[in-house]
Amino acid sequence: MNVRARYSTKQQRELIEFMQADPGRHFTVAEVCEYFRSQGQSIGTATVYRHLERMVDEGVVNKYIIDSSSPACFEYVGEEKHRESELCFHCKCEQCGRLIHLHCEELADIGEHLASHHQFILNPMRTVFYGLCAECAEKEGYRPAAKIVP
Amino acid sequence: MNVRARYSTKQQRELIEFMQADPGRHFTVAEVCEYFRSQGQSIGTATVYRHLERMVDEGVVNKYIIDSSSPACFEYVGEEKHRESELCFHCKCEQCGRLIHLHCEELADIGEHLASHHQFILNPMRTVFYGLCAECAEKEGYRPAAKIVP
DNA sequence: TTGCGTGCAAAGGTTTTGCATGGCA
DNA sequence: TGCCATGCAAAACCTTTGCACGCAA
Repeated sequence: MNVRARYSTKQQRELIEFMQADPGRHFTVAEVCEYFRSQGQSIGTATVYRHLERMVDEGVVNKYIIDSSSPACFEYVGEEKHRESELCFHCKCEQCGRLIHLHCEELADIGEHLASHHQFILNPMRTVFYGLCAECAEKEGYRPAAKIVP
Repeated sequence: MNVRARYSTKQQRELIEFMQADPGRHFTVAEVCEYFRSQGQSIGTATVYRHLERMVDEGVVNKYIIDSSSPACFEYVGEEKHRESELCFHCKCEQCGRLIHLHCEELADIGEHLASHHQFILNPMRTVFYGLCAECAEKEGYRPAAKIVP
């Protein structure tokens, strides 16, 4: 697979436009196709997969796999040289299935801690924190060991 | 889905026996079925999926997803009451598949941080850190941003 | 004109579901 | 006997691949 696209095509430009329109958004391949359709346009599933795969290799796009039997989730992060956004961590609620995106300095420290103390190179894109979101925790009457700081 | 099995069945007992025979082993659903077949026995794929799903919910089994388009990986971790009280975190190497168990105070703080700052109740049993183990990181010539402290 | 990009359709996997049957209590 | 568990087959998905055609350079 080529590292860069050789040709600049309509589909490629519009896919990038779609991703840049709302940076930080998460989307699936199906959602991209759906969006194109809603715009009266159209793009092939395979084309989207091929573009995203290449961009993941380039590091321009992040790919998140939350669980088997649900589609992969992508996020445009831009060219390295222009990048300002930190990595995004994910929390998945085991109860309602909701996915929460976190940009958090303190969580980023985990990676450093794992590297320095446990010789483990964390891949934050594959790592998902499982647990209960605020709503479900409340519904379940969960009493956290740690105090909630508002 | 029921939290516990109501009936004790032959398949269930033998599945647990299979998992307990070599604790810490990782296996896929296909491998379970394959093993049963090699023993002159047999178990349905759906049955294995149903049992494992329930046990993952119970926290008796961990489920690992390395990437989309390859089967999920399971690990028997045993009943909570028989488990050593100390919390254990899991790191899964994406390269060699190795699973590392970590007992670490600092990591335990993550749960508190998520609760107090993000209103998210972490389930450490279910949560897995993905990345590269020391050997694979070295083989890949990976240069960590953070310095490795021996 | 050359050859990459596109998109359809089909293939290849994994996981889930429906339903009749079997087995536990 | 009542009901859950099982297993087959089919369905439902997600993702990849083959191939003919279209389009950028």
